[in-house]
Amino acid sequence: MTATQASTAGKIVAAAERRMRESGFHGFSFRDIAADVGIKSASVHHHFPTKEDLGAAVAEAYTKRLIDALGDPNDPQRTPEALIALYVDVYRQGVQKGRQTCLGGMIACELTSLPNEVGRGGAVFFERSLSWLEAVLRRKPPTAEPEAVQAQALRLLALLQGAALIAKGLHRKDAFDLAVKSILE
Amino acid sequence: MTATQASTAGKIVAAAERRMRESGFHGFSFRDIAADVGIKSASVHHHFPTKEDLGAAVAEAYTKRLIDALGDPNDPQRTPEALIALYVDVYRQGVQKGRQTCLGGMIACELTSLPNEVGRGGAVFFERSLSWLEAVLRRKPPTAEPEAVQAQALRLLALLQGAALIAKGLHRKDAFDLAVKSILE
DNA sequence: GTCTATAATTTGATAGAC
DNA sequence: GTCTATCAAATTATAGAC
Repeated sequence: MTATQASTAGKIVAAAERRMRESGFHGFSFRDIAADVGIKSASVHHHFPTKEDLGAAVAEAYTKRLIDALGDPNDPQRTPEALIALYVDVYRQGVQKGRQTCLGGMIACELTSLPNEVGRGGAVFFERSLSWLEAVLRRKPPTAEPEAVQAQALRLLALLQGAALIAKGLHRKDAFDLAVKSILE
Repeated sequence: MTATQASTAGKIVAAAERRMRESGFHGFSFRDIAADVGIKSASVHHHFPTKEDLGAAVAEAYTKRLIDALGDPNDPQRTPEALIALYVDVYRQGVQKGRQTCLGGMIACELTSLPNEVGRGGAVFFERSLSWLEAVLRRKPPTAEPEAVQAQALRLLALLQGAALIAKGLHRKDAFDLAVKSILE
């Protein structure tokens, strides 16, 4: 049950996602979200009773949107290389759009202080992302020394997570491209 | 001016570092730190008047400790490969010791909601880390297609950051080793 | 579904005694 | 340097009118 962007619930989730990715789960309040959307904090609670509910909804919507945007990893119309480039571009957009790092990375960072359902949402995000990457990588012709597909997917995801983090921490968007350019070669 | 571990100020910084790396800057309070050290929150304020002061002190101590532990990147007694392995081990220890990710990554994650001096401390950490890595990589014999040392260092740091994050988010410590094993080959 | 009003708690921070 | 006591503000969350 993912709210559309047009509904109030959808606007709330969108605002909360942006805030979470910029500032972390504890870096925004119900009042912040209410102000973003143009309503009062009590109305936010009407749609998402607790902050745990809101955080879990954000994680679920974020994961679904990513997987939907990526599409079928086995689509014969698209080469594995093109699919990988598409995946890299998702992260690049977050970096370019303004200091938004991956929601999964943010959840992992603050994990110990997060409500259970939010942490679970982050784990699901990583699992789905890795499954998609593994499916794509399985299509590539095996190299001379075939690295386990699982390890390749982990390495790819880790590189993107870290590159986005460094670019944000250093205020250097070009650091992202420098770090990940080897992927596309 | 870095407090020793034995002093109260040192214990406060150590406790704050652990909490920041596990839970984020907004994931702990002065009262939490006071309880960890065995004093009252007013006493914590005596050593670090504001949370910004405390966060900046943690970042500075963390950076200094890492660089000190790594030592001279041009030490002829140690090969570049051994130095890289040492660097990887620093991150592995954080993962193994229990869900502690890199402080620099955590600061980058929450950047927008952090006090200025804390954010600056995170940037300094990344700069110092990259400088050390670049110095080590400059010693390696250039490969056929010489990748820029700067890009190599960024890629290495990003991979470690991301691998630690994924391991924490998935509760899978083995994910870290799988993701970074290619570095050591 | 949104609002006003407010409860209950926590937080960063200060004053002042010892 | 540590304590007790307390403040002012912010936070999550709820009750009830419209």
